[in-house]
Amino acid sequence: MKKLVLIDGNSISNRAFYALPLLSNKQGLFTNAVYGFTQILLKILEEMKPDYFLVAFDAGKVTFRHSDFKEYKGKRMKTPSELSGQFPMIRELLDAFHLQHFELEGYEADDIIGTLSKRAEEIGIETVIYTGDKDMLQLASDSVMIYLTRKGITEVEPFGPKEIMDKYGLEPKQIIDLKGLMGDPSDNIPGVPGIGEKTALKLLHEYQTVEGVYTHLDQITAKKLKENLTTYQDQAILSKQLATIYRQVPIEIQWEDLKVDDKGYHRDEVYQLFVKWEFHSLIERLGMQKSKEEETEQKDVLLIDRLTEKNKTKWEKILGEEGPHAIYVETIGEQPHGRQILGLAVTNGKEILFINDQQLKQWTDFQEWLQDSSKTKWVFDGKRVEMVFFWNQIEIKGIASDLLLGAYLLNPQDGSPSLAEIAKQYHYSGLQDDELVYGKGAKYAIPKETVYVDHISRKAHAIFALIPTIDEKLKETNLDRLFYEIELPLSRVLAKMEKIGVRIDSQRLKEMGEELNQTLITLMEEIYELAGTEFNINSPKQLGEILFDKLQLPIIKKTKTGYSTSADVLEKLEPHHPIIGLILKYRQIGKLQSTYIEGLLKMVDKETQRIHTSFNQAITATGRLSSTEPNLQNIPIRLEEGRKIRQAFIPSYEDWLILSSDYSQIELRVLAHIAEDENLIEAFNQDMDIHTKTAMDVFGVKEDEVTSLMRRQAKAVNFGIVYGISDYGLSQNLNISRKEAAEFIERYFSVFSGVKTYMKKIVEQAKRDGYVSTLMNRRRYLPDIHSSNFNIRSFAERTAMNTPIQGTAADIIKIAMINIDQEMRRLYLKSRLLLQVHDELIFEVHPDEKEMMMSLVKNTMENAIQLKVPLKVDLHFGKTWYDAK
DNA sequence: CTCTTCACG
DNA sequence: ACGTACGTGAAGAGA
Repeated sequence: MKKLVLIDGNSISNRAFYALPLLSNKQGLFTNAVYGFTQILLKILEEMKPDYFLVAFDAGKVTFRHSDFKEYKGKRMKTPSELSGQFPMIRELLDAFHLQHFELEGYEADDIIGTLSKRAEEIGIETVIYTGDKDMLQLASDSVMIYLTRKGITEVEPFGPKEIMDKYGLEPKQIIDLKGLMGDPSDNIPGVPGIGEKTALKLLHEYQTVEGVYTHLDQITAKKLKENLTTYQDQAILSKQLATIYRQVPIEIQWEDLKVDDKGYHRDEVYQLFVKWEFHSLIERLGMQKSKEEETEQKDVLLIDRLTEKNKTKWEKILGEEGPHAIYVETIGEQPHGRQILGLAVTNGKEILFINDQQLKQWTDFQEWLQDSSKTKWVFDGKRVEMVFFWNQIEIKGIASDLLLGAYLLNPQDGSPSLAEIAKQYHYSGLQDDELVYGKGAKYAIPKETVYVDHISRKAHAIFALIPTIDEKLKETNLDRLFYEIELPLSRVLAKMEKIGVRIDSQRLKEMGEELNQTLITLMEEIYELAGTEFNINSPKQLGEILFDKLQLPIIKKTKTGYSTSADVLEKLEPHHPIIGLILKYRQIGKLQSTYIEGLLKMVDKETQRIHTSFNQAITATGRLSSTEPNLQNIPIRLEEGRKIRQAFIPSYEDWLILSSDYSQIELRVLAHIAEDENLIEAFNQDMDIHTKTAMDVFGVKEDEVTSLMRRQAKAVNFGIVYGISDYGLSQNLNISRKEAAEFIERYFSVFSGVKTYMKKIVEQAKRDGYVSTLMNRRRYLPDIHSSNFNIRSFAERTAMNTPIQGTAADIIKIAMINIDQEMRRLYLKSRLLLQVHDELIFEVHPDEKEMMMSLVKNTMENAIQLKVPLKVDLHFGKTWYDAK
């Protein structure tokens, strides 16, 4: 006997959706229902081995049942968007499996299934129905079995007439009567009030059907029950009708169409989908590997040439060809500014050429090709390539695409991914992790030549293969302009800044270091004296023991490993013991000494006598830059002692000046623009002091009545707003109660109602789309926004509020940097951009160009983008970075 | 290698 | 009730 399997698509998808946590792939696409559905599907195919197969879906919002009863399914919750978005994916899945799915306007899945199972019955085909809906039990017969989902997703319970009789004492047909009496709240079928499953079963065991119950109404003794049955007779009849599955749906479908392909599913199509949805465990379960085409493709390309006199001409010809070439340069070591070249590979996608360091330096034609901007190059981390070549007196031009930057824009959450990670994510196989090839940290070593030649060549090929994919995805997500017009040109500006570096007055740093050392020794002695013992002040563990065990000071806060000794805790302890002040001072000076004096001195380049930081353009989730080895974006400024470090940052030449230009309140201005808050816009249009203005509005006072405390608190509220406000965070910051903090926020929102609306809107948007964006379309995915964990979800909500603000500010200064660089080149200025510190640019300026730079920098920064409020830039010149204030 | 602390915007 | 402000990088301690 042939076997037909029918699946209630909506019911099973719903089941899977609610049984599994809200999984999503890296693109923020929700996949849990699809995943669960796939699991059930695989199980069915494996265990049932059906000859015919179909998944039925509900179609349209109105079915014939609505003409009988317009409230039908009225109270049912709207399908959440996280689920509805997965229905097309499930259809895609079925298509890939070459399995039929069907829906018909005006009918529900039940009716389609009812109709097909009836037809199957008539021609002697055995049917199995999968659903979570008990109503379907009415279809059971000698040749129709219903499999009801139970707990979990793949666990089912089979029901035939016998099982239904055992469980309910009813014939399958009577299920309809059962529903008629008890109703079904989920479908908004009313039934008879006061009758639940127990009573309904009792009545049906006695009188068989709804009609039977009414014929024998006089025999019912329970007064209330009889009364209800009488009052709601019409409703009971109607409910029975609604619960009846219609088995005459006009379906024009041939059995032939429902046949399960004996050749099985199309492995490649299924594999592609699983990869896209990141169903790694399923890929493994099905023992799927890449398709044959993919494998052969990758074998074909591994034609690696080593440069020889013989093939030089051939390669000169290949390099002269139209079209892009991918190049990859490997340096020895792990520093971002590695200088020693291990080797280089270049490819046109078909053949690969490996060149060693010596060959690179001797092959002048190749160097000319590198310099030729009309010869387009594809790279991974172009800034690094440019830097490596720079240290080796080689120039590169014509970088047309950068895999690192593209992958970063597609998924900034991942932070600077390695080439191997990107390859893996976008399904290019055959590239090993650098760590496996070279080792990491202390284990770093150069492997045999054949090994690294192969590895470097594969990297070049991976770049060539992946850039078209990335490029397409950038276009799909509207990130292409951000990529080509901002990130790619910016990487060249950053390279220039890194090459120049900053001149350091090492002598000055050393002097300061000696002074600090003296202070540290004195402090240390005094601390030991007061503690009555010597210990390592730098160890939070030992310090905690001294303060809280030995000296019995009150414990303010604990960390997971012990007592907290952080500055905010120590500040609260200061009145309790004189040792606290000394420890705070010791910490402060110690930080300056280790991180800033010693740390910076170590980073002064022996060759150039300057510090060349490395800007990471592909690490932050918001679009900001970061700076490493050393970090020049966190040089002290808040406390005078630390600020003096900046005296060691000097211009390259005598008489030159340092220029610091910073955006005033850029984040709040961005907020005013995107929130379209009238009050905030007005305040900036009138160029008011924004914290004072906030204090006036929040405390309801006149300008001259704003005290310094009020302004300080208002400032903290403004910060809180930008970070994604929470009463708890604000209370911590201001050292006030949560209730007071909540009141501040409430008052703020009542005056800046546009901001309030924005905050609400952006969180909703994040929930709907799975991501938030900046003005320049920069995206950040926030899968945690759906977390059932309060903390994780709240974090994502604050991130949703903060990212468009911080990210747009980052977009703006990036545009300003590109434009300033362009202007300075146009005017052949000698002055140079040195550093970027998020809302501030640092230049060194030739004395003759002081006036010119003043207007150029100010104008370009202020006009980088047009907002609903003006952008404002403050400029400061000085002989050192310290003096530019 | 993780944790804590602290420097910046 | 839940207990974090947003985004980074570096140093030192202690496993």
